[in-house]
Amino acid sequence: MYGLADCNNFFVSCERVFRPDLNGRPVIILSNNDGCVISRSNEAKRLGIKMGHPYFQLEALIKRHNVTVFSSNYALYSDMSHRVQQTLKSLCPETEVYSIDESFLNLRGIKEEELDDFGHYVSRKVLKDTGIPISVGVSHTKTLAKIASKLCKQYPKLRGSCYMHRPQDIEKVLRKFPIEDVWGIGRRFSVMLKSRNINTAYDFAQQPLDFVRSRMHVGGMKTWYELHGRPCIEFEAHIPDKQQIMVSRSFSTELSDVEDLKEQVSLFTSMAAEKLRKQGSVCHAIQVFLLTNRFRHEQEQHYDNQLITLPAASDSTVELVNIAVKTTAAIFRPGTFYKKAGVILTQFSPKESVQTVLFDEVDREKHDKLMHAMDKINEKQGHRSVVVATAGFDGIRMNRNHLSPNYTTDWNDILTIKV
DNA sequence: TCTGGGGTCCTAGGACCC
DNA sequence: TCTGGGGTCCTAGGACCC
Repeated sequence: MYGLADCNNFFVSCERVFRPDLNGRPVIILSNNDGCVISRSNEAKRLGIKMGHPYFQLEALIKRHNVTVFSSNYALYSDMSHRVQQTLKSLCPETEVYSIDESFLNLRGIKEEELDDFGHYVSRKVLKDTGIPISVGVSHTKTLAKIASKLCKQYPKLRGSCYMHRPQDIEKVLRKFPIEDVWGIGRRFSVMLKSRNINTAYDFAQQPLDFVRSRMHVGGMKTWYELHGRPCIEFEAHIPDKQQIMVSRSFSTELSDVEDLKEQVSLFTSMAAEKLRKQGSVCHAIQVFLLTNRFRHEQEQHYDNQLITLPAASDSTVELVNIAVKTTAAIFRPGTFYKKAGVILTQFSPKESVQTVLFDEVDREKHDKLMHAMDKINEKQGHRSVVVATAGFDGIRMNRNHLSPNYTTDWNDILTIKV
C-alpha cells in the first residue's frame, strides 16, 4: 500500500502557524516578484481567486474582501517542510519526499486492518508537531493514493485521512473524479480526452490500452495501469542527484544595460554553482539566456541564449561566473529591454570520478579550497556573506513587498516581530 | 505599471558511423 | 524514375509535475 501526505494550502498554512489571527480569513501567497497567486486559503478559493492569477488584476477584490497578501518566503516554507518530513519519517518505515509539500509513504509492514487508523494518526501527529494540516491518502498505487488524499480536502468528514481500497469504493470514486485532476493527465491530454467524451478517471480506465498507447505513449499507459490498481510508478526512498540546475528570475523592471544584466547573471551563476557543489557534482556545460517581456506585444520579442561546453568539468563559482558573464555580453543586443534572465548548468558527473584534462589552464586545487571556504562562511554567517564581486551588492532586482519574517531561521527577524 | 520558478521524462529527427 | 540497412548519440521540443 502507498500513502500520500499532502499539506493543505501549504504556504498559507506556514504563514498561519505564526499568524493564528489569520485562521478563517482569506489569505494568498504570491510568486516571486509578487507576480501571480501560488497558494490560497480555502476562504480565498471561495472568493474565486484562481491559482496562477496575476496579482495586479485582483486589487479591487482584495480590498473589498480584506484579503491578506504575502510575498513568498521560501526560507520559511522549506524549513517548515523539513519539520513535516521529520515527523513523517519518525512514523513510517520509509518516505519519499516528492515536493515541498508532498511525501509518499511506504506502508509495508502495517497490518491492513490498522491502515485506516494509521492514516488518521499520521495526520493528527503532523498537525500537533508542526501546526500544518495535512491530507493523507492510502491506496494500492501512487496515483490512487493521490486521488484518496484529494478526497480528504473535499470531505472534512474524513478528518484528514482516506483509506481507499475496496474495488467497489474505488469505482464509485473514479466515476466522479474529473479526468483533468488525475495525476499524470495534464492540460493538453485532458482537452484531447474530453473532446472524445472521456470526462472522468473511470471513463479513461475503460478505454482500450491500445488507444492510450497510441495517443499518450508510455506515460499514459502507466496512469491507466495505476488506476486499475497495478503499481507502475515505483517508490523511491533516496532523492537522486539533479541532472540540471537552473536559476532564473524575472526583474521588477526591464534591464537594457549590459552591466546590470552581467551582475544578475553572475548572481544566478553563483547560486547555481553553490547547489552544484552541494550535491557533489561538476558540470560540463553552462547555458545563459536573456528574455524580453512576453506580455509587451508591441515590442519585438527576443530569446537570446547560448550553450557553452567547458574545456574541463567544473564546480567553481569563479570559473563559471567568468564564462557566464562573457556569454551574457556575447548574446546581449544593445537597445533591447530584458525582463528575465537565467543560467542552466547541465551535463553533470560526480566530482570524485572526474577525468583530469591535459593542458588544464585552471588550478583546480586552488579553486576547490576557495570554494570550500566560501561555502563554509556563507553557511555560518548567512546567505551571500561572501560573493564574487561581479555579482554586485544590490541582490536580485525583484519585488517582494509583502514578505513575512523568517520566523524559524533568522533571529534578527524574530526580534522585529511586532507584538 | 504590474503577468513565477524549477524540475523530469519521452519522442522525433538530424548527424554520424559502419 | 530509380538511389540499403541498421545502429548510436545528441538536441529540441512537448508533455507532465509541484
